[in-house]
Amino acid sequence: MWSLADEMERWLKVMLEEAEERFIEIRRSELANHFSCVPSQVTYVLSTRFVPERGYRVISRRGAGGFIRIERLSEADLLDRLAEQVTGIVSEAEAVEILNHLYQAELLSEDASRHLDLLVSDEVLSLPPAVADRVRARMVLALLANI
Amino acid sequence: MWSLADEMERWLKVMLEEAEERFIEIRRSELANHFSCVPSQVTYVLSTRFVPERGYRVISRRGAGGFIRIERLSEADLLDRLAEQVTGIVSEAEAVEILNHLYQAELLSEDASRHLDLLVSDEVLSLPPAVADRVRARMVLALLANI
DNA sequence: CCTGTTTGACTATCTTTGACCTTTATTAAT
DNA sequence: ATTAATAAAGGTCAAAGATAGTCAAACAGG
Repeated sequence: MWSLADEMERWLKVMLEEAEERFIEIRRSELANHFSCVPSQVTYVLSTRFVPERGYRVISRRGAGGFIRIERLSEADLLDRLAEQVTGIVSEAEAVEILNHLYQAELLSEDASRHLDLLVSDEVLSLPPAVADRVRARMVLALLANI
Repeated sequence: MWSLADEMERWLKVMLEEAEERFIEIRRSELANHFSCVPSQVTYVLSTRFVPERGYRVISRRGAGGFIRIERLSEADLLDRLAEQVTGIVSEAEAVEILNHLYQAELLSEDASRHLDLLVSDEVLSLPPAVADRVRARMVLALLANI
């Protein structure tokens, strides 16, 4: 039921969990070999799953002795980055984007983010636009502080 | 006389009953094959029978490793009873009480209920009391419909 | 005749693969 | 010591493959 990409993602996340550091270093070709796939498959997994939106950063070096380092961003980093986006007013679209980031980064459960999506919607708030945007800003900031 | 769509609906519901989780995952083409019909027939059944109004949610993914997940939503009785309590206005205290009920009934995670508590608070909403009460009523009703 | 069902051609999305490219370290030649 | 070749990584991109979605026409039961 799961794709190779999914399995590789899970494997890498387990490695990260077990690592003492907040990062792991791999060899692209070795990993590809371990999963019996082409090396570019590793690149694909990294570029779709281990992106900043999901709370990861990847750096690499080519050439002999090359490597790929996958780093899990700290919760504080993520929250800070998101909080910076929040000004005094937040549109529904912005709020949804922030909630989605929190979900992708596993700082919110799927259920929670689905419920929160709803509560920040224009439809549920049913307030004059300018008011809604300010209420949403308070909601999002309160949430970020509450995680 | 039972249509193919009816049979497929019954079959899926049995699968859901028997599943340990609250959801099942299928392959559209496999199911179509099992019922000797075209894949889009599955889509038809899902979009007519497994909709939120009937207590189901469907999510899917395309591509290799693609799947369709059919999830049964929570029992509606408690939600209905709670929804009856909700009039056009809901105080902060009432909202918190309802959220607590949902948490006790395990229909909300601890995280979710904590976040929601915050977002329905007078402090975060910062609206004139009468307005806040009406906004909260919409929030709570939307939430009850979303669980 | 109406309504809901069934089908299939076409579309959208996600994954897998492979040929070709770039960067870095090491070794060989002068 | 410098430079040139070679080897050893990782990167890019587009094509092929694998699913699922859409929509409208044909069909069937009441």
